[in-house]
Amino acid sequence: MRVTLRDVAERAGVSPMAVSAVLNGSGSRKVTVTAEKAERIRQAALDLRYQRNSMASAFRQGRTNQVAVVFQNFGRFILRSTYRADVMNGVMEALFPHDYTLSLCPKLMRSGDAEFISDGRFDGILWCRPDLSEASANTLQHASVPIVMMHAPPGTVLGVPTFCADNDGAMRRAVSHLISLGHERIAFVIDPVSEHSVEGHARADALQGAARRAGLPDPETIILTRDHSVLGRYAEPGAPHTALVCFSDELAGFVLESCERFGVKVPDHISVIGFDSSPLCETTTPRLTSVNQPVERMAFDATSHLLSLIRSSEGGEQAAASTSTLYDCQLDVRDSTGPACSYL
Amino acid sequence: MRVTLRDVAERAGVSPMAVSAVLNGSGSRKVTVTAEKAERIRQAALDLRYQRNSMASAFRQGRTNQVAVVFQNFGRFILRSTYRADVMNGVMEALFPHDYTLSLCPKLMRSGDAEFISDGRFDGILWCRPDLSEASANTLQHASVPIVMMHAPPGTVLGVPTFCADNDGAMRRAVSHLISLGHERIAFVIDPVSEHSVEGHARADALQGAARRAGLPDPETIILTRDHSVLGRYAEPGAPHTALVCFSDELAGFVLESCERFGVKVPDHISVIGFDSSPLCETTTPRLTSVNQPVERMAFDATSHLLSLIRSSEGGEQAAASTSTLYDCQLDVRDSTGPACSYL
DNA sequence: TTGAAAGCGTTACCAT
DNA sequence: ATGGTAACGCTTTCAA
Repeated sequence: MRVTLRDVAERAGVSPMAVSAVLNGSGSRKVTVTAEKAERIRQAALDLRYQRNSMASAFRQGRTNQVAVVFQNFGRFILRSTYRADVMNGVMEALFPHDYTLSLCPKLMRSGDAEFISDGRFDGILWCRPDLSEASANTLQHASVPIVMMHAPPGTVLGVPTFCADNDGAMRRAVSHLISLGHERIAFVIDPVSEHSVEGHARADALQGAARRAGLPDPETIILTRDHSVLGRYAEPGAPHTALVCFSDELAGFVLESCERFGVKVPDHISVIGFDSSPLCETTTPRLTSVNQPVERMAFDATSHLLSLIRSSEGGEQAAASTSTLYDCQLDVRDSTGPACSYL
Repeated sequence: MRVTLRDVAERAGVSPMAVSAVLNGSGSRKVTVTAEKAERIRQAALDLRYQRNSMASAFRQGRTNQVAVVFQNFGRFILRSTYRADVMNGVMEALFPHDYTLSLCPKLMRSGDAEFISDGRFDGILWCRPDLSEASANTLQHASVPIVMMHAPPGTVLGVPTFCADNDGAMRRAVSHLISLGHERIAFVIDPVSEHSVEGHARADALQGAARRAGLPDPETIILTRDHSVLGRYAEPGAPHTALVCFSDELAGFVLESCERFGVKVPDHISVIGFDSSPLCETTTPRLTSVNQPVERMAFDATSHLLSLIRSSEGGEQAAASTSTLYDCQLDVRDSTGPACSYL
């Protein structure tokens, strides 16, 4: 049979509560046992090979010391992109020193509903799903555990702090770089999945805003499906754009590959900019100019903030006004951008 | 206040037990409620916005639907190596379809003791720490939850199934490849950390066995500390070896870098073989010949087996004799191995 | 088929 | 400073 607190208490000749206080850090009050008694208790626990029942404790205290990270695509580390690994590293760095366990929960990853976020298994949630549905936004807003979002513009969900790239600043940098190279007609390229994400819209809007401010025509948005043949036009005179700003490095990588296939020369015919400045940028041909997003630091900050929310919510404090953090994003200029094509 | 089963039961005019059966899948018995009543219950739950308390349930049932993965080095995804991501992918692939949550628990990652493995938070443990101490081996053996190990030769811990590379076969392949290139004097290179791992010893032994069987002299083991100057000798005549078999790709990568620094030409002066055949092999100069270890599949298999152990242990069955699986490892020949240097 | 009641092991509260 | 007691929310047995 399982050895319980009671057994230990009995053997040590003390009350269960004393054992709890000594062995399990004494929940709230200070330790209230003499050193001698504490030693006896510890010895008894050792003799009996006492193992605490964490579930009983978690149940009683309403705390699990677990934080869940919710990614978008079910869950697979994509070797082409370091994004997930970056996030995980930042999260672990924030959690582990405080002995919080990091969990990946399939129920939370699955599409639609965020139905299970408040079922008590997690003390807090780091929400990394930019594909926010109306339904889950609502669930997030009324959740009974602290939540922090990444990759969503401030105010996306009322009361939920966000940690997000400064898309406006990023796009201003991109546009300014392109202008300095003589570009005027720019397009935003996005994949059909990201197109529906909050950040997809945010970046499209940001690029538009930056272009307008610079006196350029409104950038067209190209939703790039499996068929990339639309890129073929950039090899010929009269192409509608001289520069493409892509939603992600991964997408930009595909664009580069397709351009090569269609005989479109980058950056001679068209300039291409990615987003994330991941290691992938160094391996493409040509090397990819990209906006640098400090993913790991964002994840670390977001998680640290989440921990502080957890602590204060346990103190019974009411949540303060939700803060949001924007991250300045530099443009890492590599070889995929160059002077605007002159013969179009 | 929290909405409990009782509240729902009250509103629906039924007993808490009925609600439990309908909403939470009815633990053991079949559903014992009429459709009409079930509907009423569901409606009541919806009205009251009932949220199950997972901790209470887990506590009661002694099941958490969580599996922990324990890595060696505290926890950081190393971008240079895809090992951790590979493991995680295999694990997720096995767990998620069955709705098991994957947890990374710092307390388990920290050095020494495996003190917390049986505290009820996890239904099973995937142990990926080759650095097995006597103490934790003992803890693992007497744990009250199912455990499965990776990267440990069969029988490393009594009763714990292992999923491991077939190091003997791998080394036989490596030696045979080297012999075909005219090599005779081989060394095994390992870092000071892995040197203490079970698999470190296993591979050293395997290489020795393979060399002996082939009639070669016993391979020396070189423990490579921070100072790689020992590699310098391979640029000069009279070097003691013509081929180095390294414990890991990462280590082999460092060896290649140091060789370049010391003017040692690979593979002209010395041949180098790595272990894992990770993407890193394609990016080194020269491209690294390496033993291919199917990490993701190993992790998948190990996790699937763990799940089956969990299921049978919940059925109250006694654990069968522990099975162990060895994985055949091909040698991926790239450019870091060549004919044995003739002028030494 | 349904309901009542008894715990699961721990911690919080309130006496002493 | 210490110990008794109750309660957390659920599931399971047992009786109806």
